[in-house]
Amino acid sequence: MPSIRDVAAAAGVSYQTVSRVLNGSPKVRTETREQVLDVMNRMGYRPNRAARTLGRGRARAVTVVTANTTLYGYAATLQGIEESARDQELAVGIRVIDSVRDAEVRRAVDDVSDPSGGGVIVVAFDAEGVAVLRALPAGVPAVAAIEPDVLPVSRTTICLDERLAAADATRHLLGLGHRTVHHIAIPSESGTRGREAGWRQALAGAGVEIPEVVPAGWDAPSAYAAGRRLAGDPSVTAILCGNDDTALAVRRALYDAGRRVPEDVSVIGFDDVPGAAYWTPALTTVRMDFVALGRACVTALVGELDGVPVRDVSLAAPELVLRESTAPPPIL
Amino acid sequence: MPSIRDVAAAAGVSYQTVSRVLNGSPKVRTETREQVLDVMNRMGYRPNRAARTLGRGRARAVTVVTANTTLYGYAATLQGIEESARDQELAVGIRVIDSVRDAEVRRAVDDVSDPSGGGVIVVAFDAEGVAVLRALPAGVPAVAAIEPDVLPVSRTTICLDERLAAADATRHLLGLGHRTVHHIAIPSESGTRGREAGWRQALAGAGVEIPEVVPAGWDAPSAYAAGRRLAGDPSVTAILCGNDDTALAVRRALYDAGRRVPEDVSVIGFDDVPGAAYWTPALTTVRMDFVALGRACVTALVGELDGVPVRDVSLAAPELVLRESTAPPPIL
DNA sequence: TCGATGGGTGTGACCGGTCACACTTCCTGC
DNA sequence: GCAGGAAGTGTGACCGGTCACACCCATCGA
Repeated sequence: MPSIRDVAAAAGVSYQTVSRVLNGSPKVRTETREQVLDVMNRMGYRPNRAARTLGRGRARAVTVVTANTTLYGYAATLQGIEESARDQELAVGIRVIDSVRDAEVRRAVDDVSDPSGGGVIVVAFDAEGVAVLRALPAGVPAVAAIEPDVLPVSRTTICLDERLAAADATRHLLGLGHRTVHHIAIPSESGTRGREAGWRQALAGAGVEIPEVVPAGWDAPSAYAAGRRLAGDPSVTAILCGNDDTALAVRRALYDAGRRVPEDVSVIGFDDVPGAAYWTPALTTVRMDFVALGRACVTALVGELDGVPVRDVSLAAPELVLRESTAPPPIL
Repeated sequence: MPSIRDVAAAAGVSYQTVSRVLNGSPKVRTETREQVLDVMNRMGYRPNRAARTLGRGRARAVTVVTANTTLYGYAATLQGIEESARDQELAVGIRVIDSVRDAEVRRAVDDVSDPSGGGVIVVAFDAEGVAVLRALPAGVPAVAAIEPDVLPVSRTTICLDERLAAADATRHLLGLGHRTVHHIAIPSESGTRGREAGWRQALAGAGVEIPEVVPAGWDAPSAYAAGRRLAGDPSVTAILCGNDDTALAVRRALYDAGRRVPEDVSVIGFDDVPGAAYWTPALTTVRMDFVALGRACVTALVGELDGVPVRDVSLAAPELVLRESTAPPPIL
């Protein structure tokens, strides 16, 4: 593998000049530049990123720490990060952390706090992410995508504030005539995830009974089980689901219990996954712009790396999207 | 930031001894090792990955080149790669290539063919991936996840052979009494993607008319449009969809056209996305183990890097999963 | 007693870039 | 005529590890 020294020798210039060409420095005569570029091509020269990073002291890179890469919210956030990082010519790495066990968290933190490793974006939608965020040494440049209301950390954090939308969704159901709204929750760091907080607040504001939250996991079977539980109670006529995947399984559970959506029971989801508009019935849900969240994280991180911390990144608030899965409750 | 030299000085040993401790060399007295480890902790020492990579000449890392990170097949493959890479202590990077334009392909290839960059896994389910695979210099260690039947490249390639399952699915519909089976295709490199090939072959084998393939994109609207087109033709009673996302939109299109699934039209998908079992009706589909595919890619790549090329990675064949979206055609 | 063996440790060069700085040449202005 | 600057280029040290090798000292068998 040829190095800049080899290229320099072959082109009859110094290695520093080759380095300048590599970095697009304006202080190289056009003629010289072309000469060097030509030799590079001929020799099949490829710059060595590790050497460049070592010399510079910092990599142009971002590592994403996340508990998951396939669930919609995580995947879409990652997509936003990747797109934005690519625009800024940052390399992107991924480190999945799928346990809150201390040893696992420590290993993830070690992997990621490389002094030459660029910046870190922690997707802290869950306990794993928050644990990593807490354990990350102060010297590591990092920003975090979090849920609203997570205990403050001394870092730049960005969130999609879904509380208002959750409250809107709840009020929408109440406005349709439902006596109350039930909630099936997905796993969360804070007991009072933003979604749940908005729901609770809207019910309280309407002076309506607040039913017990039904917990579910990320998996369809647990969401289905939660749905069956509520489906068995004839007084339940409206369900706010923790996310769209949950809503899918819940809708099936209702179907299996002989309850129609939306005629007998109204269902609202969260996220607006691609395809939610094509369900039968099309799903009323809260649109979350995770891609924008991801992009904002990169913007903030770049600020962090350049020593110009970007506080207060404002993101458009998530909005309720009305479709077909909600209706007035059945007349008794 | 302390370096091994600083640690060595503080511990009263040579930097080489520190390096040995770092690499778990057995040729260090236990006492010395603990002493060094202790100093490292106290000083907050963090190894510099770039320096290590430069010294060694190669990184313990894998970069995934893919056209997408959120669509199910891609995301699940990525998940498999990540899990396996983590097991093997390889860092994982991502480079998305979302255009077949020559300049874009070249940039992706440049980004990825770092002489110190470890290995590359190309997810070549589509034209973008295949273009990168073709443009990758021979010196870069790489393996590819591909569709069956893609023109051979001189590299290790791994695929999920879906042709048999596609043929099974088609024959299943024929066996139910359908006169023929229509196919809505997703974007593909080869005009005859594995799925389409299996379908075509089964129809030919049964001596049945082979309808024209209806093309669709990755997006729901285009799949919906394709579905509407077929829904308008009363002679179509069975549709094999390019993937489950397509099937979702097609099912909706049929619904909007007043055609029931499966009573009027049978629908089969591809992939078995999480949740397909919870649709109403639950989707009959072909289960694709993309996670295993991803893991196999890492195994093969590690072989490649160690100079022990792993040929012939065998993966369990995808299987048809019967659920509720297929039935005999309506009696005319 | 000596040489061979091997565990434990240190030295110098090197990986392939970058940085800071020095140098040359040519142009400009007084 | 010469100071002063700018454009273009080269030199040496350095980033933080690794590698190959030399070295020391204890133990052991002949």
